[in-house]
Amino acid sequence: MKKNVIRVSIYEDNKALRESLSKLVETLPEFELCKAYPNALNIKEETGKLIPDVILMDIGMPGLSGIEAVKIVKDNFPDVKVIMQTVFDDDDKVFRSICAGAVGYMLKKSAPSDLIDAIKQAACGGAPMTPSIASKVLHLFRQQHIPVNNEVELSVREKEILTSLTNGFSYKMIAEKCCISIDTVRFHIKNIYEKLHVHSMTEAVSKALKDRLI
Amino acid sequence: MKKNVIRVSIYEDNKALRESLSKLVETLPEFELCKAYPNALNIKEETGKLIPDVILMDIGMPGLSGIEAVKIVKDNFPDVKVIMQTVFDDDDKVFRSICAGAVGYMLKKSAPSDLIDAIKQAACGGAPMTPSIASKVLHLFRQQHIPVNNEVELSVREKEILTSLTNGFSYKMIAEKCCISIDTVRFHIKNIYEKLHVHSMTEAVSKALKDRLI
DNA sequence: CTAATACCTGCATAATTATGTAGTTTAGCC
DNA sequence: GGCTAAACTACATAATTATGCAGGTATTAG
Repeated sequence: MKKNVIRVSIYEDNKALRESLSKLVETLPEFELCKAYPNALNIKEETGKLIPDVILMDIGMPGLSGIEAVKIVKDNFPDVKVIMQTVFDDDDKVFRSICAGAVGYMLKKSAPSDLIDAIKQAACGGAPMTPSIASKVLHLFRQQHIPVNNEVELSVREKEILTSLTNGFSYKMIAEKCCISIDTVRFHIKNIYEKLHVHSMTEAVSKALKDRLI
Repeated sequence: MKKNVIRVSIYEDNKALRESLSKLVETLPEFELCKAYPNALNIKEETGKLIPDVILMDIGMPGLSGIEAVKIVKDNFPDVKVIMQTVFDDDDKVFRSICAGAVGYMLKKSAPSDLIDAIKQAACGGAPMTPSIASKVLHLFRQQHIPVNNEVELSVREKEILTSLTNGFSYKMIAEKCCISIDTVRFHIKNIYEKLHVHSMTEAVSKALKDRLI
């Protein structure tokens, strides 16, 4: 990781908290405070001007919510890491934040040292998050990587056609897309069916998706 | 989180490292060392007897690899958290570890304080992992939660039938499964097509999966 | 009570798909 | 050079699917 200082912006409507966060960031040599704002109404311009490495974002601000703000930041400055700050460990909000593009989130009651860690983690690509979110994310991750059926060997063309099938294409459309005759499409699909032990397009699609053949 | 001590087992074939890890765990009042083993050949019995909260597992051990060992632990004691320890930041191995059931992993060169943090995190349901893994997992997570098409309102029966289609069922099979006539299946599918603006089973399946309608 | 909704059934026809058989071309391998 | 795998083309038939039309029942909201 680069040994530069980490540039931090803060969005927090509570004045006392905003100032104490600012102080925390300013005090440490490894951080540099870009600026602290009480709302995110102009976040696009503000971020564009100062380009922080990390933004600390209160999830509930008047005007523009933290979640909406994250989306704006991610759409315009995908490299800027955003850490959400919440009072409550609200799974739903955190989920939505992460989906909007936040890389992590911290409870406001967290110790300053935890917050510092989180900022550092975020800056170098990590994902500081709460245990309950982490376990949900991990669980989902595992589901996505369940056993893959590798016994089936499809040729390049067959994979191409199977992919088209899963995208909802008909024989005719596949023939056009691949510049081959419809009879050839039939031929390949026949072979695919044999290899997958199925007898219809939907079965093939289902199996392809389940076994991650494509 | 429970204020009990965290019971830790260690699997590590390198004697020096095993002993220094043991010492680290023993020294701290918040941890209790169950036992340290040089290999995982009898991990099922060993884990069953002592039931640790967290296992520190070397990823590369002679006899039974750490990844295989994780699987055994997870299959038999799903509540035991396993943290993998690796020398290299090998994405593939870590991915496989996580899929096997590990909740996190640490580089062996990590500072003791980081390891302690990781054990604590793991014990309370967290997922201590490396930034590169974290970001991959997060990315995947977002993909799974991309915008859902909520404009389409399917009735209960229609959803049921659409689900059957995505599982590769034919009209006939759906009719049997739902105990309705094949003409009724036709009727419902016609309506589904109208709502989804499609004209074939595969298109419907494709759209259903893409828009997470089911 | 009436309208609306979801669910159900039947019939008919055109289009598409499933499956078999049969042969050609092309690129890489021993 | 001959062999093999992958890709391609063609024709034929049975089965399934797509779509339209017509109408029945049951539950619910106004």
